[in-house]
Amino acid sequence: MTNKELADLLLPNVDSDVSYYEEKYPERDLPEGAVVTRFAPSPTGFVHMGSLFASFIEKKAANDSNGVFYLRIEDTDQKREVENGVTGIINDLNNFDITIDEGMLSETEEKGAYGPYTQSKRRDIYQAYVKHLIEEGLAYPCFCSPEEIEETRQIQEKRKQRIGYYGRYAKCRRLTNEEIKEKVSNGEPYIIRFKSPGSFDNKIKVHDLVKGDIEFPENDLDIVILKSDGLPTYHFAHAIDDHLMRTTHVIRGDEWISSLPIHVQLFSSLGFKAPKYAHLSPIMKEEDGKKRKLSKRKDPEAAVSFYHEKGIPVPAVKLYLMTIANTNFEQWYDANKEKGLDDFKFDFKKVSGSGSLFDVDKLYNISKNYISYLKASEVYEGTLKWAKEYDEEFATILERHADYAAKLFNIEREQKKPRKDYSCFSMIKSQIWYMFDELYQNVTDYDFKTIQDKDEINHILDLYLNKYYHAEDDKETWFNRLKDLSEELGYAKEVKQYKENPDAYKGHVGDISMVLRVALTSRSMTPDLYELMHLLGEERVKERYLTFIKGNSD
RNA sequence: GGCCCGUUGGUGAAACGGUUAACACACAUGCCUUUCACGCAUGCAUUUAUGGGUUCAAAUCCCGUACGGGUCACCA
Repeated sequence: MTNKELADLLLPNVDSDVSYYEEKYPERDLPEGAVVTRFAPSPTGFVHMGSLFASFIEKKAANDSNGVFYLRIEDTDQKREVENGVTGIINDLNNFDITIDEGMLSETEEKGAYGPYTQSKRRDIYQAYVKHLIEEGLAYPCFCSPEEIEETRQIQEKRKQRIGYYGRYAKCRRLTNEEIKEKVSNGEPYIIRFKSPGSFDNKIKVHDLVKGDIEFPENDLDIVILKSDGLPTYHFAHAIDDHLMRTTHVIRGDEWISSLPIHVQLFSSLGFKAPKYAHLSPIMKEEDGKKRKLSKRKDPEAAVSFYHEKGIPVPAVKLYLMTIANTNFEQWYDANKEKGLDDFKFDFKKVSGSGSLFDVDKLYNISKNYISYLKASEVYEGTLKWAKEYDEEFATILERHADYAAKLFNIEREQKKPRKDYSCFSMIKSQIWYMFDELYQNVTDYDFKTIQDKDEINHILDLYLNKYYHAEDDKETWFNRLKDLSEELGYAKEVKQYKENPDAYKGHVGDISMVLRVALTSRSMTPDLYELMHLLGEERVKERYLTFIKGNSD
């Protein structure tokens, strides 16, 4: 019985003429140096920070070179499948503004000429190549049961030998075609294994774009390529898909690095040109003084939705991702403030080979800087968008006072040194709520600093309202009146004066304006007081002070 | 256990055989300031996990050790 007959026996309904696919999915017509990358997740629900990081780099590398970035769904493990898993992935990607050139657009729709982009729909393709391999004598059926495999594993462990299906442990490799035929006709179940031509004693060198040259023993494992459900394993699907989809750069997590000998062998046995590989180190997290991989289960910040909930602007997250992706980015960005992420050329050589710690502080800092350079209207939009999803009450208020809110956001903004106090949209409410009567009315708690005495506070406010408060004042006059008020009450007009001779005064202007600030807003930290008063308007300022004095008199 | 990879300050990290071991975040102190924030100034690794070796010269090259990570499925 020939290999051809064997192949027909094993896969009777498959056409093994693989040249059909080679022609159907030709070499891409792209400019010189164009990079084709892909994001290839399993549809298990949502995207992990590490995957987002990878997809971000994949897209960047493709864009920089006028190449192609596509989304392929790796759903060959039907046990792990999750309802609407693809939708979840696409949503997360959309939230981060990572758009694809090709691939899956929803659970069922896709675009691009190299599809299908869902592996479960490519069964025929994989089987054609498997059949081809069988004909070539490079693959064979294996009838070993899971129990048998487990048994040899234990034997190998006992003998302190390498574990796996190889060499003399690869029983089914030695079956003759006639023996196979008999087993098949007896209805024995089987899977298909690749017949590895390698030897463990040979050393091979593989170049990785981020890790450099890595030396491995050559693969000699007869790995499974077609499972009993007729779907391929990851390794085989990777070889077929990335070849047929003409991927030039495979960018993935470095948990794959040890499979590299299998992959390069598969590509060469199949007669394919291997893609370039870039293995990314995992993003780490520190816990109890130890580094560990950021975990989807334990770390909320591992879920990509976390940033959406926090209201960290997407460009800020991208900026942060780029600082850990390319170590020279931060300095470049610092020197090229007016340019954007798109102007920066991603470089594989500048990817750190070791896992970087996820630094939330730094992310917030980048976000804070980013927000400080936004226009007031953009801050308004961003906050509103966030609130609509996570805080309806606040959203309603923002919409009701749209103009007012925009003016509020404009305080100390759009100047050479803008205020930097909003690190994310979800925190904004806690910093400005007192400017909205709807929220201010429930205040019970005032955060006074230096002057605590009730009578003194009331006295200051009373005098201010009756003598020094003039709503129409410009900022300079307003502040001068504050100084006069201070003087009248026995406080220093200038902080310097006070510091030079603290015993001569009860305090200084700063203390006085603190009282005015807190009585008006309840908070000791606010944007510029003059601006706030101006925004609130005479009526509300007076009303708030009067109400405060009344409440403070009991 | 086998096989791979990694280890520079609190963090991200630069430096690819010759620098006072950059820069950014964080932290601390001071200045400025009506608060906070901003900004400015200063401080923060006598030394690159560790022990050897090569060299006139090592964070950089080689070997060992320790620690951390990954992987060894009909999961990806």
